[in-house]
Amino acid sequence: MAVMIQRPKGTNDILPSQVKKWHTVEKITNDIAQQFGFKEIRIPTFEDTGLFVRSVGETTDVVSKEMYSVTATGDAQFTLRPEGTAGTMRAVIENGILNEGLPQKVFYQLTCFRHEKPQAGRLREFHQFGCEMVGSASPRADAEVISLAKNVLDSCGLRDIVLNINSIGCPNCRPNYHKALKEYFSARKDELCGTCQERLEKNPMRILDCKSPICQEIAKGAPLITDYLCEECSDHFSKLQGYLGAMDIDFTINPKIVRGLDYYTRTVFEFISTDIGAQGTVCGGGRYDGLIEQLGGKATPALGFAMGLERLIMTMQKQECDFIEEKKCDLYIAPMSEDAASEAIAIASKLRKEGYFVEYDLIGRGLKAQMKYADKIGAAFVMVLGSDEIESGKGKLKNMRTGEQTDTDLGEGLINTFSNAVIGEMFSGIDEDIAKFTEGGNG
RNA sequence: GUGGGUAUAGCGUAGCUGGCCUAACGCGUCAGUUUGUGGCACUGAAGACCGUGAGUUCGAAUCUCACUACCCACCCCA
Repeated sequence: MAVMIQRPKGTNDILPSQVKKWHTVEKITNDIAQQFGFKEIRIPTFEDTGLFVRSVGETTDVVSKEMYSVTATGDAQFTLRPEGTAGTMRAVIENGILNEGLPQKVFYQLTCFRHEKPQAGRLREFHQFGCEMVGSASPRADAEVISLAKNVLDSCGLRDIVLNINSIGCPNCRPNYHKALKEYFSARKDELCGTCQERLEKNPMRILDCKSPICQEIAKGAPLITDYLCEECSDHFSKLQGYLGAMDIDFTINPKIVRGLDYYTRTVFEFISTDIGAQGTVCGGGRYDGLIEQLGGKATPALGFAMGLERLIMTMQKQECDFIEEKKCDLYIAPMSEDAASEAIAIASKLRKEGYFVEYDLIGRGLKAQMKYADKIGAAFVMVLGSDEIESGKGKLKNMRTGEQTDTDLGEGLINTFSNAVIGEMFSGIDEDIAKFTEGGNG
């Protein structure tokens, strides 16, 4: 045997047995986004490398060490998208969508690629559902987007997801805060951990986030961003809190929420689960008012979020949420000879044209084995086709739940008999549910 | 990039103070238990050179080392 080639590290095969989970979250995200007036956008898997350098930021981890970049035979440098916002904004600007009236609201479901070391909830190829709103500077837009995300999580049936929000200010006020932080931490620089000493220059806000107990202890006394926000930012933030309150959305203000992508301004937020290990951020996002201008569009405020679908599904599994159920086979046809097989093919194709889910034997199994197979795939009905049936043109439809057999014509009458049987089965299921329900109610 | 853990049939596991292991169990697969009818039960079969390579030993799935893969954590983020 040849040596097996394994899937690349950090990638996943989504197998048939798992795919309904994906359909579930894909449907929910689609439906909720549309309820909020967001329309789907589909963008390329790879972009000009410069797009991410300019938007996400050259010094961020994502750009500086996690990008999958390729040089094509020409001279262009391309990169597999590490996130969805940059490409989406590029598309919005490039296609003149900004001129079609504001706000513009788009959503996407796509894969992202980051060369990281995989662990629980962190893959090299992963799936995101994301929403972006362009053209509103109002804190109402922030509340709207957060509410959308919250709706998705609720619709998935999740509990105990905590919403953290923060404001990281704007280009006017953030430098002051950075300065204050640097001053504070510089005084105790020698006590900080190694990485934090480096952070002091590059990104002092990250020190607040450090897990080292010493750094945490020192960080307790650090100045708070909220004390350094300019009037506009401060006003924006408090209005957002008011709107969230009006929407009945619980949140905690967490000054440690910093975000590692450069484009964020003002509002940042995360929905965090404690059920899936260290990578608990199921959804993260915020405002990026400067990004569109930075990418060459006319200055337009914007904001959005991305949700990690693997993390979402993981949390749903952990909390035993419901998923869409597999569609079951309506009819399995069990032919007992070559002639019967031809007849089975004819019947199957006729019923499939009517929209039914029909299977028949493809590997020449005996009758008993075929019955077992029909049972295994959960077929609602089975029809055995042998010489008797072929000669007489009459068959029997077996209801696999009750075991009842119904006579049926194999010709013209078949579709009628079958559709009646299927409808009958549907109602019997409902009757049972009602019986169970009323029983429960009385007891 | 830095740590820690794990590696036994398709999947999940037991065995791991070395010899009863010619490797066991559950699930799954296939076949049979009146050869035209499933679910339950029973019987049987196929399927693993015990991650790879070396070493210690009379003898290794079991001990040692190296390598590889995967997992988890740091970091970072969805």
